[in-house]
Amino acid sequence: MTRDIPEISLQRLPVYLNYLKSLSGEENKFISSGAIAAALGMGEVLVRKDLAYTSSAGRPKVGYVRAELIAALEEYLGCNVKKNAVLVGVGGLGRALMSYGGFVNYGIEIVEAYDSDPAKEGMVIAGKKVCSADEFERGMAVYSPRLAIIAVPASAAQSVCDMLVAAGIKGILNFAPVQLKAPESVAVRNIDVAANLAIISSMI
Amino acid sequence: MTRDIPEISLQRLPVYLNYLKSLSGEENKFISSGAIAAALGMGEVLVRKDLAYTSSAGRPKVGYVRAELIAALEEYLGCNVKKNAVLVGVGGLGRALMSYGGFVNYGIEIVEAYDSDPAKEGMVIAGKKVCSADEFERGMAVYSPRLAIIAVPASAAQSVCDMLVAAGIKGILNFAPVQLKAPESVAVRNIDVAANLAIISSMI
DNA sequence: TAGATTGTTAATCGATTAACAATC
DNA sequence: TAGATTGTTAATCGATTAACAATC
Repeated sequence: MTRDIPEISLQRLPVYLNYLKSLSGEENKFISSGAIAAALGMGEVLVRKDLAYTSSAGRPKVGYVRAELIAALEEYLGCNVKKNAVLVGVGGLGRALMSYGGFVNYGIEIVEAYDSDPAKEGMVIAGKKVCSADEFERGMAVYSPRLAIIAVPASAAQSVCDMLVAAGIKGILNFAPVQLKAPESVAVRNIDVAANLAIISSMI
Repeated sequence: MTRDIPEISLQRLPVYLNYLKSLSGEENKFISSGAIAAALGMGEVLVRKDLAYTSSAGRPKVGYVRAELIAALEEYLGCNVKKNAVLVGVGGLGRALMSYGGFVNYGIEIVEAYDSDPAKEGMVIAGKKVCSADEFERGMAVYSPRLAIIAVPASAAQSVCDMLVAAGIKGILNFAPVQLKAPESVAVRNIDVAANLAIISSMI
């Protein structure tokens, strides 16, 4: 992939997609950028610019065909291509992610999970196996995942990251409150839940 | 609160804080903006600008006193002020959040949780009660929370949001993949886990 | 003193918004 | 046709970076 879209626009595409999918099909065959913008609290030109990246075209006077727009967003985001992901760290958050149904909307499936705690080895959560860390190479060979989720404590995150990168993982979603060092060729995004709540608290 | 800091700078403060706390105390009495910038992969002027918002001053030639900087960041982010938060939606993610230890670093505690499923009523998770939704008003009266976390399915998120806002909640962290409508006076941040992973997948 | 580092002012860069021609 | 809406070009706005004086 690697396309010519600003990351900040890319981040908004799932927001449009969620909104469009939430509309009932019958009454909303067409939708204008102005309507989307109003619903999401943003500027309408920005909406059109963002949507233009999906190369789905609107029609003057009419707007966009909602179904086409959804299809174009899903195509652009790769929702129709099945992608395997692995999870490292089967604590409370890891377990929740293994059971989470939202990934399927984007064609992503967590296929296997790893944890250093022997007590967790052999567990099956939401139909997925929890394996010991030294089974990771085998999992890579079987599933060829390009995506990984890190849900281990902060102290272990960097070494897990190094392992993932060495094994050929290309994208990492990191829940540990640590800035991971990884090569440029590996995409890393961080979600720091506690920091997010603290930021909200600082704003009010 | 409501201070004169761009939200994008505010978002970076926890990153600095995490990094500074991760350094061992003995060897790192002082740290320069250049060292912080190099470690986090950003520009050093940006680091100085961001840190200036905390009104902690560095010293030419020396840098910042690490302990002072940590204290200033914690002060600015309100980590030393205890804040109650409530959680709505005790599914897998909700449970994980109730057990999550990271909030305490920011002075935040989830004091009680609510779920519409009667089967969950009365459960105690990580020492916190799970209550039925109609006990929410009592919880507000007892704990006076200003923060709330929404971890319910997308279909229920807006009505939960309305309830929270009506009850006086001022900040909401929303995990449902829905753009919530709330008054300007209420700060809302969204975390869409699946979308984050999809974005990574689109980048690689 | 000399040199490293801060804090600030000016320049640049990128993202958003405004204006408007094209068009269905 | 008239009017609503798109898509694009130009203007604005805000954030980042570069330059540099202050200073310990």
